[in-house]
Amino acid sequence: MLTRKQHELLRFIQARLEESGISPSFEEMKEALDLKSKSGVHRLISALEERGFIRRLPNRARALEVLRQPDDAGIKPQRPVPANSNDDSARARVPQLAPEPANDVIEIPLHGRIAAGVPIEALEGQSSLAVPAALLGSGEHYALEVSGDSMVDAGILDGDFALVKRTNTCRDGEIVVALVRGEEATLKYLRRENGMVRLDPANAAYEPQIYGPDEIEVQGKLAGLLRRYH
Amino acid sequence: MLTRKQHELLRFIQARLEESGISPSFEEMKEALDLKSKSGVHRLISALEERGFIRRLPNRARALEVLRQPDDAGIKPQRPVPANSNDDSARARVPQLAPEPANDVIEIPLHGRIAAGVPIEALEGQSSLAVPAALLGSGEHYALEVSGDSMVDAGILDGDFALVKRTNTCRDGEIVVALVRGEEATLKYLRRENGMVRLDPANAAYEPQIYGPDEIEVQGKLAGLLRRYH
DNA sequence: CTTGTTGTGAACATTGAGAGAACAATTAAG
DNA sequence: CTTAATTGTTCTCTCAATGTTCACAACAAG
Repeated sequence: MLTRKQHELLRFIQARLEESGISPSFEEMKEALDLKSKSGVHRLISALEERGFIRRLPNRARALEVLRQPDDAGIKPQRPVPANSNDDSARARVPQLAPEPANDVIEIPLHGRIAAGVPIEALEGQSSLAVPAALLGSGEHYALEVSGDSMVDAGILDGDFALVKRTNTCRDGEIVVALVRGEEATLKYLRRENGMVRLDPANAAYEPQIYGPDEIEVQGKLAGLLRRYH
Repeated sequence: MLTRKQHELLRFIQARLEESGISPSFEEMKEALDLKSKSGVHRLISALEERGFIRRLPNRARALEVLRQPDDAGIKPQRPVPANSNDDSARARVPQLAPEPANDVIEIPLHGRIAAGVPIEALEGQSSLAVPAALLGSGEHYALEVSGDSMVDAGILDGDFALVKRTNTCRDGEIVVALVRGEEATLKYLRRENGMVRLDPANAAYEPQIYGPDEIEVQGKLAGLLRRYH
């Protein structure tokens, strides 16, 4: 997943955060990697961010956060139910990594109810939802509460939480969050036909809808689902 | 699922990532597989990606990630992912010594696939699943992978994970894990009628089944549901 | 025979990395 | 408010490392 330099930088940031709790500045990273220009650091940081290893606040000084360790990119063996001291050995394989383990559960923003007639972006930062990491792939995710029954035949019920991976692209037949004419977000199957875009509900009571490519903006695709029974 | 070469490549990538955290380049993989051209590697990589074993960023150097293992005993790939915490005090975070998140996360045992013809108890202690506490109420819970489509009309699909609260009792109309004659566990609506117990599927293609009270043992009731999309 | 997998080689395209400078944003100080 | 210091961003060059694609061939399985 990483190149040597990316790996090196990540470990440096990680170490710095662990020992002092303060992110290194670009200048410091430049020195640490023995570079003579900050632009190289910038590119590496961007690469790490793109790959989901770190998170940062743009235009903020020393605002780095390590999200992942290079080594746990792969699979982990089945984890025994907690509380045994011998899971230290299991942990020993994964290098010490502390500030934000977040290996099992991820907090993702909950953007409100979908099909509520409001573009997703307008609802940013309301609340959040904890989600098992195993449910999600890579990338940035957010959650929406499903409103309505247009997708019941796909097993998506009113009140369910849809876990959505933010993306602008999708393949035909995927369930996506589509923003229609910039004003209404809905969860539907998306298919392309003759240069048009068709949104298919999963409910015989609803009709497929066809739009021009310009009328539809894909805001994410369905990555998981979460439901509570009372 | 995989050819010999594909398997070999996958294991090599996996090993490389685990030991160094750095993806091998095409050149390195070429050497490892004793090939004389990178195009072969390219084809294998594409095959692995298509089959969902690895993920990659196209046109990026050393950007491989293993999602699944060939001999994987059936647990999900465990992939950490960028968290999207909305606290903007990343820099102020104090490094913690305790790796344990101590969040509102619960590890519950995953007991295998339900309706597999085996009593739940027999499958104890295989693996586990991390679940946000908010999804569950009080009490002891466990998880089952749903097999079959007998509950599709209740929005419960094949492959979903059912989160079950362990209990011996239930109210009419609840979805429960019922052990039938001590040998088969199924997920169904449970209703009592004239001293008998009726298990209702949520699928018109299946028939309700009626048992004597002695033939049915309630092993838990459905408390939540998790689903992954690929 | 047809299909799918594997192997080879080479041309080609893209990214990664480093340097240096100018510019923008943020913060603290006067 | 203005200024200066710190820090992050972007740009253009340059070269090396790496990934992509194509055509052609061998081989095995069905």
